[in-house]
Amino acid sequence: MKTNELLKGTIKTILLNLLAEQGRMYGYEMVQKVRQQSAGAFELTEGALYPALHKLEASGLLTTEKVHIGKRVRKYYRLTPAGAKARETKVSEFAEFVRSMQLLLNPKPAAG
Amino acid sequence: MKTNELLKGTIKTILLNLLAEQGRMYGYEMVQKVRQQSAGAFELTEGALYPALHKLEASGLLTTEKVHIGKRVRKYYRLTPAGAKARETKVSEFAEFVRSMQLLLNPKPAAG
DNA sequence: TTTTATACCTAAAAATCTTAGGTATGTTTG
DNA sequence: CAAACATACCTAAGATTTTTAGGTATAAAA
Repeated sequence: MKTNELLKGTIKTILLNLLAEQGRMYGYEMVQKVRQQSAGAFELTEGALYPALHKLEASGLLTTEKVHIGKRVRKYYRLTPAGAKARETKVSEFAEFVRSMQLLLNPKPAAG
Repeated sequence: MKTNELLKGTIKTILLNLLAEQGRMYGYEMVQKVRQQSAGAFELTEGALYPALHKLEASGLLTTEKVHIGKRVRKYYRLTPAGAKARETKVSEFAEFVRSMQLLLNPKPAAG
């Protein structure tokens, strides 16, 4: 990812969510989709992307399917049922995280 | 920090912001304040806290002042002018990050 | 034909955090 | 009073994640 260090720990959330929306995607496509949907704010680097995808697959959250396009091979990823569940968890965790951060950054003064 | 990996990269933002609110604080106090203000969601660990404070000090964003309490020494931290500026930057970066994440997690369908 | 785009990948290095300590004083509790 | 807990600082090894910087190969565009 690019721009700032805040993105650490959010890649998997982003990927799981993207796959929940799109059904199936391949890595190169994800790079472009993330750039586009974040209005250019986030730039997935391949060095972060592929290891993350491989870990998600190894954890049983994604399955893959290879598709030949001429002589090239595309590797499509898709959520497993466990992956769909993990996505929900991750997204709520992120929402919870944002709520807590907002408490910290804009604390309510004590009553009285 | 505790609970999830989303906090990576936010510690400095939190610390700078805390000091902007409180004027001056010492490390141990920050641990408790973060726990309290996040309603228990975030637990600053000392192994993350002290190195972060030292880096902020080394970068000229914080100054320190030692205060003797009986035989113990407390090390108070305070923002420098550069630190106050860095806080503003960090907080807007965080807001921007959240906006971009929301675009990604809840994309608007294309017009038409 | 050279460059750019598509499409996959890895490995070394940097950065950050967790875990697991260490040191020492002060206070509470059995 | 002794043991436990709280206050208060700190570091270092290990784990994890990401950046940087490549490598390989096909297809399209300039």
